[in-house]
Amino acid sequence: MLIPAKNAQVFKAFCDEKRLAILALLRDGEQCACVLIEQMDIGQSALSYHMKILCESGIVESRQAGKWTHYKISEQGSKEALLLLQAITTPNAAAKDINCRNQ
Amino acid sequence: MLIPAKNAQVFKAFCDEKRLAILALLRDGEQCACVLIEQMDIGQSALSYHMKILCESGIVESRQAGKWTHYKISEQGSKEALLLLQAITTPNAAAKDINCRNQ
DNA sequence: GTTTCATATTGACATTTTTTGATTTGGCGC
DNA sequence: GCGCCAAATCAAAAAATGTCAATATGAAAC
Repeated sequence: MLIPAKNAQVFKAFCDEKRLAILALLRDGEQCACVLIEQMDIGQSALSYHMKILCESGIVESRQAGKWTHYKISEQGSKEALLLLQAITTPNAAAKDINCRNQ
Repeated sequence: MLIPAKNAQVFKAFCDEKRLAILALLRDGEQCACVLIEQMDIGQSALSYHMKILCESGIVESRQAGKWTHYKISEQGSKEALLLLQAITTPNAAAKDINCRNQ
């Protein structure tokens, strides 16, 4: 529930413009790396770098088909990220309104 | 719905361990900066830096009371982030399963 | 007004992330 | 086996982010 390092990793997927753009493309369904490169105006190794981060976050999953790699949004990973975000931003049951003696 | 720069800013709140730790403290209710500093083992100006990012993301709101600043998790901002995350990870209605001729 | 205290801001530096180009790996067809 | 192609990895450079110490701001107490 609160392992900062692991949790931060999940949200690395969303805190970078390029990765959000990649995710936007993946919303149209599974895409091959070659398609992402041409749509994104990005170098081959830069794409590979971002795909690694997206996969490590659990938001994207990859599938190998011969020499091609296909990527898609992970339903499971997305669901978990949503729950995590909810957990992070929901006040504790016993939360006090004010915790500081200075007003 | 898809303005990458603005959206990335929201998730900056969650992609850093220290900011997640701060949010964890704020789950217990509104906290004054002085409390956060002593709980976090972090310098005063570093805390101020992180609080600025948290506020700019919309996830945290601040309240001035005399010379003290109090911070709390924004209900509205959290709700919006949740909806945004959902939008980002939900496939388009017309999404095809495979978009690449190579398998 | 002056002093004091809490926080914000600044600028220099350290660390981390991202990009780039070169090289490597691994699958496929020959 | 060899050559070809897609993608991953590496090493170095570039860019962005985070930290620290010093200074500035702004509210309160005097």
